[in-house]
Amino acid sequence: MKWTQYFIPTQKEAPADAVVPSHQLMIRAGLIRQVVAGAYSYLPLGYRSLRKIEAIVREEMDAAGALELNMPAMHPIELWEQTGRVEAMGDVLVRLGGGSGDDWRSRVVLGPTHEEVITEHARAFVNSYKQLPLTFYQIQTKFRGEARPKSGVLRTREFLMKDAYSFHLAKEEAGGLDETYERMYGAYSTIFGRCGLPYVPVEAESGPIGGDASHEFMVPTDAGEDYLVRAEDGEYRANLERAEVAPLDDKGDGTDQAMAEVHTPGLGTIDEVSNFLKCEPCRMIKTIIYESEGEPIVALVRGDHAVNESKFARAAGVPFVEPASPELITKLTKADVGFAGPVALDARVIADQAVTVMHDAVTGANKTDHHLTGVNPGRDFEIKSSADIRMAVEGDRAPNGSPLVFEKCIEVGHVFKLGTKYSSAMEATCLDQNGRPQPFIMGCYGIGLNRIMAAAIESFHDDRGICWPMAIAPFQAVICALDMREETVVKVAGEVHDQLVAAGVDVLLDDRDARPGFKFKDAELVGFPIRITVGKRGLAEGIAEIQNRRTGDVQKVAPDAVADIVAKMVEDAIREERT
RNA sequence: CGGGGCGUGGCGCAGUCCGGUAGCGCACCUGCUUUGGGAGCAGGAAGUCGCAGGUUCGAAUCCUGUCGCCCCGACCA
Repeated sequence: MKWTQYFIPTQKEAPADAVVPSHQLMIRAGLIRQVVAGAYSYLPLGYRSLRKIEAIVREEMDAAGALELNMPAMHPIELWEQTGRVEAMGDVLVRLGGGSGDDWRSRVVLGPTHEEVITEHARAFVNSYKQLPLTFYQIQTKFRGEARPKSGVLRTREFLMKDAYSFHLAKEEAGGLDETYERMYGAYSTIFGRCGLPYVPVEAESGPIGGDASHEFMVPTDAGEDYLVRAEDGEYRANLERAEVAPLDDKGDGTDQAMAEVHTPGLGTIDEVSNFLKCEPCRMIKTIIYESEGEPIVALVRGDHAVNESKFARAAGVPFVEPASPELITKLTKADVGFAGPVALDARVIADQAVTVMHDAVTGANKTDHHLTGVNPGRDFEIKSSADIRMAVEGDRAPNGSPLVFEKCIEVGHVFKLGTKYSSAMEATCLDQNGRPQPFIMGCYGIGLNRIMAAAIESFHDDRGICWPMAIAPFQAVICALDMREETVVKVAGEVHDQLVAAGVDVLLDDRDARPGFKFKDAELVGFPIRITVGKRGLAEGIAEIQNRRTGDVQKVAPDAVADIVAKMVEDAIREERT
């Protein structure tokens, strides 16, 4: 392919709107163009890269035994009503709307994910355990009404996703969910590895479904909006929602103060009380009242800690918790919201472990406009139940005692054991060995293809431009033909190009009539992993140059030798980049 | 949805406070020169200043409304 016949609108300057490196570079390198907030066109060069990512995903999913199909973006809203997700998704579910109430548009939504549709298909066609296990996947455009798209293609309203769904009647047994989950986990590792990403699989929060049934694949980068937490010794890692912390030591720093009531008029938040009483938030006990199925459950955490509702619900043994209504809080504490405390509180209370080692603490007094000081857990209120129910923070240690470190990251993939959530709701059943209908046990597995591309750029760029991993670079190599008016340069560059193509290298010949510096800058901006320089000066010595974009290493070789060497470099790079 | 910022050729910006009929750099077109790190000179094309009202002899500029985009936060199967 010749540059003059291709289409690469590079720009010297990035738009002021673009903030993160991948966004700036994707625009500057002519990979994408924004159409509206949260939706981008992929220009030919960008689409080439996306297609390479797609090919890798497809190969590995096929190899893992998943069957490719294609489902529509348009779904009847009835399917979403069956699983109760019209409410659950809220504004994220993109409705076509328009027209009158009985217009077909008001009954159609654009799919943000496809559990409902695929479960309908399984319900329709899969009748016997003998057909199982089954895994379907597709690579398809998703629509989500994100409140705030951001960071270029990292968070958009329309994006390309590989979503897979597996169907089983068994869990641990052969052919069960666990087996497929493991296989998908392996396929994901291979996919992100082949794409050259420094990915980290982490335990993720699985929400109301419970269990250790979810992993996310993260790529560390400042542009990300998630956090991954890992132990310094590398023995433990999880996402922020999931991260467990080791119990804190009892510093024994109490003086066994007497409990006293203080007047704190109108001061209902930790910050307000902390300022008023000149008391560090870490010396306060935060009393947060939740409810589950109408019953109040109270969480106690240190003032500078936050309740992790998933951990809390798990500790409480309930599917999920929600913040209690102000009415319930008032009824329980006999005080306005903001003055709850554990002393003499008649409710089920779970204290975070960190609270159990506090001394002389400040808490709400269960009396409007009053707090208590000198509160000592165990002495002033009984701790019937304690657990790790808070979010990890800097300074915490992993369960094995190793310090936790926090890293910003992008989620590029997620594997999830769904269980029977959707099959039960949609009455999608299958006959087991005993001829009894059982709801499918399902797994789902997603990858954001656009995010792979952006994450690769976030991970691999410098001040000059992108440094693509070989496997997903739009072109593996570029030939900079210096001085297109020189016949020998044109001739040799053309020959090198043809030999590279014959050797199976994906190469672009920069045949523009431009000055050398101009071509080099563009080559570095676009980030071709290998640059071959064919110029009058080199040819006079009988050589062409081969340069590695990442290392900058240069080899000078005879033009005839370029194709073999570069083909080998491409092969080696694809193997070595694999993480 | 709350807070903030910004809309002027493809991109980056000035001009807005103080109203007088739109300018600079990059990119683009033509010609000549130049060719190993984003060339030089000359000529040229391209913007109803986001949109709609209003004030005024006159609006990019003032007023009102509206739309869009970006950032922070809330939210995120």
